[in-house]
Parts: sequence; C-alpha cells; structure tokens
Amino acid sequence: MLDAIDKHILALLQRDATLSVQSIADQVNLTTSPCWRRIQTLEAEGYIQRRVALLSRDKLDLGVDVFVFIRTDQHNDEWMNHFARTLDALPEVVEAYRMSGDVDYLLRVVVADIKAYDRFYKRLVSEIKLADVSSSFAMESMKYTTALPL
Amino acid sequence: MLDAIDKHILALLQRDATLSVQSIADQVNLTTSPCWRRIQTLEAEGYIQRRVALLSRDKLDLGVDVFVFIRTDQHNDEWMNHFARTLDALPEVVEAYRMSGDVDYLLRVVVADIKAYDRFYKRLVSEIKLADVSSSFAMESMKYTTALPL
DNA sequence: GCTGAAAACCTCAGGAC
DNA sequence: GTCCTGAGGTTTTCAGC
Repeated sequence: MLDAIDKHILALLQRDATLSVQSIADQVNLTTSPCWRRIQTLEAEGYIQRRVALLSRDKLDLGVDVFVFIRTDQHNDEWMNHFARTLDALPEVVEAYRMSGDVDYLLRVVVADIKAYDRFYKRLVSEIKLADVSSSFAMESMKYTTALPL
Repeated sequence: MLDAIDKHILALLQRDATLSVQSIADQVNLTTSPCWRRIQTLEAEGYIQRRVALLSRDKLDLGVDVFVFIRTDQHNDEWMNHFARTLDALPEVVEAYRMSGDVDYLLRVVVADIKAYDRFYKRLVSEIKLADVSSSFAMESMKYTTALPL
C-alpha cells in the first residue's frame, strides 16, 4: 500500500512529469536517494503507467469533441472483438466505454470540424454493424485532466 | 506550420515522453541538435502543452467511470462561472463539456465505487442548482488515450 | 536549415553512517 | 532513512557547413 509520501509523489508527477527527482524530493521532504527509490518502486509496481506529452488541441486544429452513442443488436463475442479492434484502429476515437442502460457504447471522438466528423462517421458505420448511432457535439470543453483524484 | 518531421516528433512524444532526444532523432532521421531545437520550438509555440505521468486506475482503486448528464434552467453568466469553478474544484470530475442538444452538460467522473459516486453526487447537487441530473455507469473502458489523431 | 563536438547538468547506483 | 561520491548518460550550447 501507499503512504502519504507516495501519494504526494504521484500527485506531483501526474501534474508535471518533467519535475526532477531533486525538486520532488524537496517538495515531499526527502533527499533524492529515497525519493528516487520510491519513484522506481511506483513505476515497477505499475502505479505509474507511462509518461506522455499532452498536445494542444487548438494548435493542431482538432477543436471538436463529438460524443457518439451507440446501440447494437449484436452481442456475440465475435462482433465485440471486431468492434474493439475497429475502435483501436481509429485514432479519432480517444475514449470508448461499454455502458449500462439504454445506450450500449459511448465514444468520444476528436476531429477538426463537422466535415471531418462526417468522414469518420461514414467510415465507422461502414466497418461495423450498428443498430443505432446518435452523435452529440460538444460546444465547449470546460475541463479536461488526466490527473486522477487521489 | 508543421512539416512531416515535426508531426512525427509530436506523434512519438504523445505516446512516450520518456524518449531521449537521441532516440527521437534516430527515429526521425536527424541528429540530436536539430531534433532538440525542433522540440524546443514545438514547446515554445505551445504544440506541446505539458508532460504528465499517467497513473494506474486499477492500482489506485479508481475503477469506475460515471457519465453525468446535466440539464439546467439557469443560463446566466454568474451561474455558469459558479458551475465552472465548482467543476474545477472537484477532482473526481476529469472531463466536462457544454453540449448541444437536449443535455446541457456532460461530465465524466472517476470514482472508486458506487458509494463514492453517491458521495460525489450529493456534494455536486448541494453546491449547484441543477434542473435535472442523470448518471450512467460505464461497465468497461474499452479505449482511453491521450494521443490526438495527427 | 544541418552536423559534430564539447560543456553543463542530472540521473542513477553504491558505500558509509 | 541521510549524506556524499562518482560514473554514465542526457541536455544544451557553440562553432562551422
């Protein structure tokens, strides 16, 4: 299990992975050696999965979020595997969830504009058999964080 | 504007920010100096926003995603600012969008279990006046990536 | 724009307490 | 756990193409 210092280290790293071991050590009141050892352990045990760069949606002209609500009448394994592989292969799909309730799947899709979404949509429905697809556009992203609540 | 090499560099970094300048340079067929300069420029111009560590949902016992669909009858600036600040202050809210269509806002909330969601829900509705809130639980996360389609 | 090399810096691992 | 040390690697700068 994690103690308060480990949690503190994780909280710092999930906000900024460029922090040097030195500055993390300072902030959690440790010297570099034990702090470095803790980070190694957290990485080895899988608490830290990866370190990534977050890019600018604006700069890259990918300003549109579309939520796609999917209903299907297919529930066999073969179809589900095909569906999962198709989603993996589509880079515009940044999130996909199997849902409870009346909607079977929920996707978040990132595209440049409505035309780009239309192209994506056509490709999606051509590759998978879906009973019902409805799309909802986000007007504004108010919050987006990769930081988990610790 | 970005050339193919810049895009390639961004694609590599958004998958793995631990890559050394050396190894990126190799993969895009440059030497370290120009590659390093490009990365600096990409950072300075805001293409690269930040570098973060992604933590394990499983390890941290935060396995549940809840989508919260919100309708409101308040549409004035004051209410919206209060709403935005409240969402910012709630770490369980990892994403929030203002939507088109019949739902006004869509949140993704990360919690440990249903009880934790109930606590979050009570806090949310106690802090903001909302006309209608409906929650939908994800059974399974099929895809989650921070990588943008380039 | 690029190359190549040198300097500065930090990480990483070890030993002593 | 701290403190210190040093090797090794990485980042960064600089002259030259």
